[in-house]
Amino acid sequence: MPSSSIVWFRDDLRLADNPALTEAAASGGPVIAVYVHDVESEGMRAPGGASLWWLHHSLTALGDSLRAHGVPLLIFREPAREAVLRCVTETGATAVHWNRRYGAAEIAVDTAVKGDLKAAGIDASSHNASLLYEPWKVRSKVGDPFKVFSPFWRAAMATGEPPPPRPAPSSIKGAELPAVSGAVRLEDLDLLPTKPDWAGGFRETWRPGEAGAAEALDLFLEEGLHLYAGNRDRPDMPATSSLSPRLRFGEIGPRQVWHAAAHALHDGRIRATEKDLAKFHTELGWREFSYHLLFHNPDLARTNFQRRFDAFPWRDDRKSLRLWQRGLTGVPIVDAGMRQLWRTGWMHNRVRMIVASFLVKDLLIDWRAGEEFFWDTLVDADPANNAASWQWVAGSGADAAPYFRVFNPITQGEKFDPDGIYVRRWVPELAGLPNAVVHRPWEASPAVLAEAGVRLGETYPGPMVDHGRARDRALAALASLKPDGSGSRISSDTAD
DNA sequence: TAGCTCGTTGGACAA
DNA sequence: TTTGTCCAACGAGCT
Repeated sequence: MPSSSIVWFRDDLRLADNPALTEAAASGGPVIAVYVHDVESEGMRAPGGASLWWLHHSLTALGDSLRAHGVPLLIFREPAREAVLRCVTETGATAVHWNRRYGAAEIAVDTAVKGDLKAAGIDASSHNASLLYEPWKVRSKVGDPFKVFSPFWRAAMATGEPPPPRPAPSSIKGAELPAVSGAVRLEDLDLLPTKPDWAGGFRETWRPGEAGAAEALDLFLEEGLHLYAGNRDRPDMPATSSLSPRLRFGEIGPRQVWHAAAHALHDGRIRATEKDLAKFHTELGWREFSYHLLFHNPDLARTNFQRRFDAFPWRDDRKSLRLWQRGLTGVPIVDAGMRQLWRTGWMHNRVRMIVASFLVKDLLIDWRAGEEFFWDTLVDADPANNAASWQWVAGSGADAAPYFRVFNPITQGEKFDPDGIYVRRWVPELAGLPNAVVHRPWEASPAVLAEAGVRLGETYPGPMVDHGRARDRALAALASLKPDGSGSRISSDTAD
């Protein structure tokens, strides 16, 4: 009888299109599933509270799916290197499979584990489950990593269409396991909030797990994709996929999403157009680009991609940061977004740009403070997307917006939430205002305010900054930076 | 090589 | 109310 293989699950909490699992199952021997909650290894960034909530439920779902095959999910809470090695020793497994991660600390751990396993004569093999294109394979003509999205994506696509997903293994053999020392119960990881339990809005909004992800994808393809090209910027419409947390935890993979969307359109099952599909595929491309940037710039979440931003005159203003975090800035679209985030662990992409621009350009608060808050509060907090997107908004990133692009939160609100539906939903104290002033209540007449039951400064705050003046201040601050010198990228400057 | 084009997501202002 | 133009300068990437 073939000996058993370990599948080390990480950001790939699914059975379908999971190459590590497929390979292990194909060996014919029993499969042992392992998850290690490792926040101790050198450089590892602890997940935020919202992510931990999601992780708990996604692991529950994964454990249930595996158990249906007779495969237990062993859980550990310690440095991964120790847990994986002990698992191999105590179970007598002869192979370990996993799917790759792309952060520097994660790569270091995986490399160390692979070295340990090889030294012990154990097969160790890594696979790609979470990206369409490996970051090191996409290069410019002179061999450099790309810094601009469009040529990156052209070059990636020129290597061919993303490979098709593979189905879940039809059978996975379970193993009679001895107790493995150090294994803990999921509850012992303490991933859920208790004092207080702030996750009520999360439970109303989400169903984590592979089945929930498949359901969300189907729903989006049937009801959302046809809106995508035209309305993906509208936070008041169901025009986006909300697959981000599912992709973050690998409950579904980008290959599955890519091909499911293409098939749904080409089978004629849905009423979307090629334009919708292309736009949606391009967004998957942005996810790829973020990982490309992270892989080649490991410190993306901490260090300005353009080092000239190191001299930016950020304001240290805890009080303003707090108002922004709580959704009490007095700017309706900003407050709506921040409250949606707080309540559900998610925010519409367009609104993320608006609130981020407000923090960085209107309040002149360091983008890293925003990145950290998002890291803690987003269920889709992702080491690549979060960091790359904050740097993009701040202007310090790759392919960043020109400095004079400062989002005007009032006109953005009026353009993308024209009927105030989104604002009224998340900022109910403004619900009675007419459309003409719902995005700028400080311009409403006393009579209109009274009619709506709004008392500025009492039931809802006045705007904490005047956007016009804030914009001028931001442009002046940006103008104070010296033009970019050479060697501005993170990776070329951090080899200290 | 040197030159050329382009750069996800905008805003203000003039006509 | 809508549309066109300009807003810096420069680096990326290609030819």
